[in-house]
Amino acid sequence: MVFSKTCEYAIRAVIYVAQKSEDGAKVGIKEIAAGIDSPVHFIAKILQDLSKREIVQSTKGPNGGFYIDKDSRKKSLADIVTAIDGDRIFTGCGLGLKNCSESKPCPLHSEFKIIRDKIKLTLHSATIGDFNASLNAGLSFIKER
Amino acid sequence: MVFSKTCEYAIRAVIYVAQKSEDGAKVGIKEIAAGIDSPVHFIAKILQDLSKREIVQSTKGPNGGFYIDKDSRKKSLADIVTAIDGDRIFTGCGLGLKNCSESKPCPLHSEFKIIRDKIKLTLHSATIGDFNASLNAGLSFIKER
DNA sequence: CTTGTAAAAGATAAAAAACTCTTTTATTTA
DNA sequence: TAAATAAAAGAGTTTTTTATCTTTTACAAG
Ligand code: FES
Ligand code: FES
Repeated sequence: MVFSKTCEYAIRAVIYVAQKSEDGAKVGIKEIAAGIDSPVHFIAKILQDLSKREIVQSTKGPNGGFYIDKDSRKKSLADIVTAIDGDRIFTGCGLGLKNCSESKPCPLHSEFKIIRDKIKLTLHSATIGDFNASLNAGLSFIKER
Repeated sequence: MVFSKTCEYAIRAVIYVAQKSEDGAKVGIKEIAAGIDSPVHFIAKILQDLSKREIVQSTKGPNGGFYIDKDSRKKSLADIVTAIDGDRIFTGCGLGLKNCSESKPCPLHSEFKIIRDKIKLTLHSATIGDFNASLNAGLSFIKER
């Protein structure tokens, strides 16, 4: 839960590309799919989308591939989530009411707001480039095997 | 996100029935659907399921309907969520890795664990019967209009 | 300027989730 | 015990999400 499958792949792919293109290299779609353990064509679609939204960059043809430029590295994980899943996770009601509000709160509102705000903070604080070191050092992973 | 639509309906329905059957009354499926603003047949299916799992009780025939007995009122919202969505929200990886673990954590693991634990605590602490007073007093709501 | 490469775009398919409809079973009451 | 009522059960449809396949476009190098 929390994120759609599409969004989970998206975050993992972006983090992967950020790490692999840190030195300016470009990363091919097959390598990305293998690197994050996702369906090739599916992650291709997702990256196409993120490319249009300028969260990742790409070039076609020989030596082409995906990469992430200096500016995009500063973007937050929240930008990825918003691009893929919209802002429901940041603003929506935990019990599915159409409008979350203080004036007509659901029974879980006050508790849920704390959770939602923590998610918001976490995703807004973390930038795309933040994970390279930890991945390089083998302290965290974005695929199973 | 966080919960499936089915689960959102389930929680709202259970809270609604708990409130309406506090005095021992039984609540019909149409009233429930109207009370939480959900599709009648859909919530019927959900309650059937929760009934088999003994989270709600029901009787057929005239004067029949759904209600929640004293024991079930003590159950937690986590019991509802587990029954409908399983335990992924409590144990799964935020980035969709098949196994969330300390030994092979995803880059968001430590942050995500805080969020997950807060969700866990919130849902385990709140019992089904906890919201009657607030609903009765008009301080919280489980439908929009 | 042709050939090979790699992403973009578009179309399609499979699976899961959300929702609906019909029939059956249990229960009450007249 | 027959009729009415209301949930249970089962089957079916629609929509959304996830995933795949094919064709086109862009680019680089020989
Ligand atoms: S109204 Fe439900 S979370 Fe705010
Ligand atoms: S491994 Fe991702 S949350 Fe634990």
